[in-house]
Amino acid sequence: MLLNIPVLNKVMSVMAIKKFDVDVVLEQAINTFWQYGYHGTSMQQLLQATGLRPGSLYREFESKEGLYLLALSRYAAATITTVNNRIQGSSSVIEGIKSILVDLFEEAKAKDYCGCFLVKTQLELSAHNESILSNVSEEFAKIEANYCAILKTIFSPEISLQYAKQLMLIIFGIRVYSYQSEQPEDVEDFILSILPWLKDDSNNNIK
Amino acid sequence: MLLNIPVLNKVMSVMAIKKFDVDVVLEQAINTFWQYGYHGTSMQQLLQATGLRPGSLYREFESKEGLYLLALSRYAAATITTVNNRIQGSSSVIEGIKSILVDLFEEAKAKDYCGCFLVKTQLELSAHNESILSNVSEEFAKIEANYCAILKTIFSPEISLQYAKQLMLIIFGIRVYSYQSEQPEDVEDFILSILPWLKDDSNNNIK
DNA sequence: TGTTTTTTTGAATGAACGTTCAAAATGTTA
DNA sequence: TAACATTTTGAACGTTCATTCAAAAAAACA
Repeated sequence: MLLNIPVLNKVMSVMAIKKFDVDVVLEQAINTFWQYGYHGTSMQQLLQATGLRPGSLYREFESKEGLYLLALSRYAAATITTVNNRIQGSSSVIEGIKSILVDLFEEAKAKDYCGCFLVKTQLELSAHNESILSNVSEEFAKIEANYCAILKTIFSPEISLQYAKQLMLIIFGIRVYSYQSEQPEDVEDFILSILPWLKDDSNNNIK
Repeated sequence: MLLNIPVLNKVMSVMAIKKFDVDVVLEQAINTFWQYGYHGTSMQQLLQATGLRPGSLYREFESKEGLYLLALSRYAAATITTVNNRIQGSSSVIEGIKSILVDLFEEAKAKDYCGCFLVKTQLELSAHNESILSNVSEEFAKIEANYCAILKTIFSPEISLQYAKQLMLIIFGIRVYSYQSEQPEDVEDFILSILPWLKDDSNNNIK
């Protein structure tokens, strides 16, 4: 007789039990791929980072590409969650967005800074891997749509579409520019000069 | 008796003569690396792209990395030349910069679009290759300094520094954002809304 | 305890990687 | 033509790559 016991969103198998936690392994895979890229990461590195043996890793994720795809979508989901939490934790939408952008500059000061996993994937695999790429495009669309939805709470739909595009481009810009050592003296001033609509926090109800 | 005959910036060797043109080979190497990245390009691909045999390629460039470094600096030099030509061929500095930015969006419509070689290198090798990376940083600094010098012809030194930083960030942004299919409807409007100082072309002599 | 099912193990696989180098070819000079 | 310097050739090198799979171990039930 078979028993499927759902525990914590997972279905325990009847016989032997996995020794490793898929979530933890994915986190470790994200960090490795994020830092070294797809082609720059060897299975050896992944085995070391996750502590798994080849057989276990392949049984669970099928291939290097399979593991990468799962890691990528996990990362993208976390990105959107982070954005929304930040907005909700701020005094206003404008303040939230401003703090997200300032944080991007701050992040870059860490010595193990490695930019945005999605951007890196887009650039590295644009000529290589059709299936991974379409995922990246989808995720970017989701992120832009999410910003657009946030902006719609204080701007008109047309303005929100426009500002969301601007935001995406500026975020990409920060993600790459941040590799350079020389950052703007006053990061907030710098952001406000490029996105002037972030200034008028007084009248949030433009809509 | 030895004869060194300088021809077209090169010193012909006395005995046997190279069958290949180093400039042409570098161009081909740039295109391959640019498209597929450092780790994503195999020596096999490079041999095919250049038509060289392993021995010849290694005698000339020492290693894959050596070839990459030369290709990279060649690309960076061409970038600056292109910018300066565009500025000189325009009716004003402002018009020149505007057309450079518009062109970046246009370029992206090509189906073999592969962004900026320098940006791709920066992102792919940030955790791998110290020596290549320092070269990239240098080249970016040169490009920013070049924009700054151009801006100084119409703006104050402080403003020029500030605007050059903005320009670099926006260019990075365009380079990445362009991979996405949905581009702004009116590209020029989009650019002007982010860099409002590109509007006032009437009074170029703000300085 | 014995049976059954799943998971882990890790040595082994063939392919692809970047690189080397002795030998052949090339072209100039004497 | 003979001697010489340089370049080209391409088979071969050792390493690392992603992946496989038969055997062992683990866990739950009968």
